[in-house]
Amino acid sequence: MNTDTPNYRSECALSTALDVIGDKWSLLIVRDMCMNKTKYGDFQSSPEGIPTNILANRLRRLEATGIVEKKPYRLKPLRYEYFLTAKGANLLPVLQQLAIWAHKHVPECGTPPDWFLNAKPGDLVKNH
Amino acid sequence: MNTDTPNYRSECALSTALDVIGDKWSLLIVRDMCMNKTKYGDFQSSPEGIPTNILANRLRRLEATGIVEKKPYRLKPLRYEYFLTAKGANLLPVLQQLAIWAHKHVPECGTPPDWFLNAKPGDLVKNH
DNA sequence: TAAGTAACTTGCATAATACAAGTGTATTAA
DNA sequence: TTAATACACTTGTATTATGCAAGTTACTTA
Repeated sequence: MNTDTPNYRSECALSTALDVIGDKWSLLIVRDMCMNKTKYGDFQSSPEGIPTNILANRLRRLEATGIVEKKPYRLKPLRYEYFLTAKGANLLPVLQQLAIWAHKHVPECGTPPDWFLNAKPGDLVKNH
Repeated sequence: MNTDTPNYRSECALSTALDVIGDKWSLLIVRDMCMNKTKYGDFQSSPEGIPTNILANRLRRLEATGIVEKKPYRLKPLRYEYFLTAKGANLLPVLQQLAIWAHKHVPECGTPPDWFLNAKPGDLVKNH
């Protein structure tokens, strides 16, 4: 009994957040979805060059944690599009603060677009 | 020539932020410093149980990236305390949004304290 | 003098990530 | 009517990161 316990490092909310999305790639996939990218190939073609096995793994994980959901867009062969859930869309403030911080403090990095900084989680959820 | 290029994955500010602090432990050390923990042993005794070699490595890295600075608190033997710089203190909004997100969306996790959610980066910088 | 404390380092095992190549199912081009 | 291309993956293996236990150095306290 009690299979499948997530087993977070501590009860600290920050620590738990990092256990869920605190890896090198997850938030970049979420970012791509904020830009209305939906398909495997869209994520793959982002400039960071995520390895394909990692991408497949992260999409599964994000779906399993309820951050993302998939819907078929073609049946033969079966292919899915991926969308942010409300839970996933609520990561937007995290992304924004990270981008603001880097833009302010890491000289080599680019300027986040205004639409991104002004967006709100509600703008991202596909209600359908 | 051109040694020591940081070599970020892309020019995206978010991606760069993750390159700098996007690992399992760095932000937890920053969190501890927000709580006025300053010494190696303080960080070690946090509930997540960071391995000592990782802790030593992350403190070096955080110092190298200007997020943290160290000051000797004893000379024989030489020992340091670690403090957030302005750059490090400005990570507070990131920590807050991560904690808010997890508290809202991950049922098993604890409630972030009010002092933490209401804090501002300026509160954290030790002006010597 | 012996034991303890604090801040590490070192060595080795395990896990995560990266890279290259291959697979299955279809559509389009020659 | 093959042949090439696309898409969304999987598999295998190398490399890197993380985790754990133990050891080291320089003191302090009993």
